[in-house]
Amino acid sequence: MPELPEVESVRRNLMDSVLGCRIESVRVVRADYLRHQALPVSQLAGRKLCSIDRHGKRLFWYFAPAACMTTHLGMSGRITLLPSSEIILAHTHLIISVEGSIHLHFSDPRRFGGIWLYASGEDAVRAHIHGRMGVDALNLRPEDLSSWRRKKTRLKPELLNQKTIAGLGNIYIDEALWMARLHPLQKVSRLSSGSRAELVCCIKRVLNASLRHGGTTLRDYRDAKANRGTFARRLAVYGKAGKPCRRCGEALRGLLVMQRSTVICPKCQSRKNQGAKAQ
DNA sequence: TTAGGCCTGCAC
DNA sequence: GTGCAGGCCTAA
Repeated sequence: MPELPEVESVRRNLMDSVLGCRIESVRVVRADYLRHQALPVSQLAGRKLCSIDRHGKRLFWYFAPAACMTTHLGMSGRITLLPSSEIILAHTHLIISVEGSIHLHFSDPRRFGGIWLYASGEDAVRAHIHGRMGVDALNLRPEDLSSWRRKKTRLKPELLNQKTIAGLGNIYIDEALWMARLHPLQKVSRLSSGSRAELVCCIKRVLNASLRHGGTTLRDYRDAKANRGTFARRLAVYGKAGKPCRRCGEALRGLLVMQRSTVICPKCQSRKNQGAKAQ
């Protein structure tokens, strides 16, 4: 399930491999994976890939002459660099061939992801960022959370909301909350400014640590060069209900928050502990 | 604010 | 065979 570090790892692979390349052809295998085509995807042929930006979990591919493609990997999406367009992996929906015999295979078994096409970068940003996505989690500052003083929401639902912070998902939220010793059902309004600053720090620490290890591969995730991320073995709580907390030894506990599996240390993250200084 | 739907592979 | 995993959008 690609979250910010996984999407950023893919972006870096792509920047290494295809930046500045001209698109030679586009092959659509499953048309319904193209969620929006203000510009027909076939018209990418002949354009040059100028840059790839990321905001949250979404990539923005900018072309010249002007065109913009945005991609979201959903839960099981992959972008794989392959030397051929002939070998089609299972659940491949689109193949973009670029000069130098490089072929980008977009696959996604569960099809929660998608591809969107726009005539300009401004159109893509208007459709996907303005009013829809908050600050990118790697650029988060404590002042971005100052409105929490007046909000009635709880911590984990608020962190899952991409309008608040873009890029976080179930894994890194559980990890950051554990690191900050905060309970996922804590009301956000009850956090002190010190706790908010600490949380911001923990979120960025977790994301940057994962990025250094190429992200987290639980089962599906691979980067564009088909490498697994190795951060899974460093996770403190996600998927570890019943195991001892590595900080205090207490058994980690699983709970359900907004229909999402959630793991906490009942001792470190007791709600009475709110605002306690993190490790 | 919360539940349901989308979709598939895999564990049980 | 059943149920679960989950990002994100829509609808109640």
